[in-house]
Amino acid sequence: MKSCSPCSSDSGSESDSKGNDKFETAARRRMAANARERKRMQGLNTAFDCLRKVVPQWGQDKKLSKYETLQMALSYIMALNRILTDTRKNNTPRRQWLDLQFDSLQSEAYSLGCLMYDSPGESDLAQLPFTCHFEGFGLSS
DNA sequence: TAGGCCATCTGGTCCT
DNA sequence: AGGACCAGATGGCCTA
Repeated sequence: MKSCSPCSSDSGSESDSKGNDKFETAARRRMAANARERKRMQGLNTAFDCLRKVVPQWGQDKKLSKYETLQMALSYIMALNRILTDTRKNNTPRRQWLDLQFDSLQSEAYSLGCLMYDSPGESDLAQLPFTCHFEGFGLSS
């Protein structure tokens, strides 16, 4: 925890009380802003925790970083979306076909988890097993 | 010890 | 004016 709270040093030789008031209200405002920012970031972090819970994390004892969480969420959504669109096209009985896809999704997610920790540095979107085909999601129609 | 990740502080900008 | 959001700076903790 870092705190370099605005310290009131030279308490006036000429006791300029108006200047003092200004300084104090500014300091108070700063501290309030800091508290709000802290709270905001805590909210953001709990949101990240929620996201971590719903995103695949197989094969990992270590929790995903924020960046990794976002990457994983993105590829996960892409993969689910792909399943959805493929289901529409497919003729096989829906239930059976979904089971099949779910299995493959699980193994994809597992290998993604391995890949993210095996490859140093480069966690590029292009390298994710859940490939991103933006054009294939029919978002426009 | 270097590098990655994180929490916090801070000043700036935009919005209400 | 005050709050929300953001990005940069800084320092602590942890791991390879």
